[in-house]
Amino acid sequence: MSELKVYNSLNRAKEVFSPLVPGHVGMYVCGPTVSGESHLGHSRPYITFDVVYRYLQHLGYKVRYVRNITDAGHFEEEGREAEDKISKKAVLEKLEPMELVQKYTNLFHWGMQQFNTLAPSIEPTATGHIVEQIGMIEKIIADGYAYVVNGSVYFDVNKYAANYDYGKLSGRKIDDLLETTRELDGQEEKRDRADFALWKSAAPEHIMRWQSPWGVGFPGWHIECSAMATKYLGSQFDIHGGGMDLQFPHHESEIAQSTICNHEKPVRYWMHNNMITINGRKMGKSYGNVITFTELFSGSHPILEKAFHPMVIRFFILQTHYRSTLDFSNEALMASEKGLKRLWEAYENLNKLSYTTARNFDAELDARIVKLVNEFEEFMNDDISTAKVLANMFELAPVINSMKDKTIAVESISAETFALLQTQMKLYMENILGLQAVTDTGDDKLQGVMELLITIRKEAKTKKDFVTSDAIRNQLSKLGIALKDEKDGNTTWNIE
RNA sequence: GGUCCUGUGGCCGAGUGGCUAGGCAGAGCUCUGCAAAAGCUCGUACAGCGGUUCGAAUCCGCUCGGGACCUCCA
Repeated sequence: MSELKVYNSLNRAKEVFSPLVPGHVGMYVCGPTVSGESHLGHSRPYITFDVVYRYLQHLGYKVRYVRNITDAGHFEEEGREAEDKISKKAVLEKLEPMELVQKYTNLFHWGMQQFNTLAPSIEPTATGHIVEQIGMIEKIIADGYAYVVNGSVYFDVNKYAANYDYGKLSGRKIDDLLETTRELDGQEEKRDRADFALWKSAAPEHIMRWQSPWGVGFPGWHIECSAMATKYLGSQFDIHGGGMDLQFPHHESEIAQSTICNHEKPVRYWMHNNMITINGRKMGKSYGNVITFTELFSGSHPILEKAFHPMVIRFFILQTHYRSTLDFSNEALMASEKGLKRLWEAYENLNKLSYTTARNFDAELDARIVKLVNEFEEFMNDDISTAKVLANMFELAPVINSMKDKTIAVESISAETFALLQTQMKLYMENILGLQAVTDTGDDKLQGVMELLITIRKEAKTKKDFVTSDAIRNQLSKLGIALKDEKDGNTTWNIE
């Protein structure tokens, strides 16, 4: 049996995963900033790490999965310049900042449910951990790696870089960072351009504000993750995940802060998912190509030709390795939609099959099935290669469908192999990849009506009254209900 | 400008130097009252130019594309 290997961004290599505490895994994933509605881009990390979470649990680990909600600090919001937007909008609309944050948090949770992601073990908020953040900053100042200017606190990157490996995660050299030409807010207060804020003094109109030893202000952009990860996972933990765009400066800063504060390297395995692009471009507000969850599921966005079911998005994402960019297009999504439908139907067919007594044993087929099924684990162990798992499932689909159509006898493989096929397909489809049925089967009343219609149509067909039988099928089709006449004479239906 | 990633058949995408990825679309066939679904068969692709090698999509170099990060960002 192979061991789980994951690609560690810190060392740029696949490494055997071995947790700090045997049997337990601590995993932190950067959560969303809830200053606006979640979008397609957000779906990737949370679905990716949902599968990682599920797989680690499958391997028998007790996982503490921490995913934060960023609800404080320096926000951006649609149609406004970079400022603390939550506050501004809140003032204008006379809303409590927390009211706005709650709204987008709820929408995020709703989206996560649609994608069938498991809830994290702990979902801490930045605003709920101001005390911890202040405490961490105090320790960093005490150690001489931060300085106070006009009520703001900055991290001394140069001093850190002299003693530690700053830039290792993002492959950056401190000298290169000094050449940045951007003008940033508060730049003039910093001793060095590379320094970053731990605490920022708040202007009087700033509503999100907290008392601190340095005056009234709000926490810097990176300290919340360090504080919450430390609190719930300890000064060193196993996995830290997030999007590749967070590698620098966010994660690099996290390492620096935590290292000074806790005197050890915070994270053992850094995992970064790649971006979703649209026409080769990263999705981002500045590109004007953001598709929100609600737009995605309803099809109400100029880029979209139709609505896409959340499961289709999930499947689409899992068809690509998490470290590759994934290019979005209507065509690609429609391909995923069809592929998922076919795969899921094969899976349902498999669940309906039953095994009686072995006969006409087909050793070659048996061996092929065993190989394809056993590779599920091998592929997952190879840096979570969900795309390959799905490819194998697609290879199994024709075999399963042939068993259903009885062109291949279920009993031509061993009872053990059949059981393996059924249990592993269920395990991987539902528990590990977290896929679900796309079509709903309606309620009991609809079931009854459909049975009635199918019976009437069957009688018409028996009488060769194809006008009636086709009328029933065509009318139902217009309503989005598809009828399929199976080889065994039965008719099945599903809602498209 | 700096750092890094990347370029696979109509589209999307796996690819660890030699052995079919897979999906969608397309073509043909089987089944079928018709349809849908399903099954079978089929494209022989790796940006270009060199190099290493018995052998490269896979390693190296150059050229040309594309992208990410360097600023909040999943």
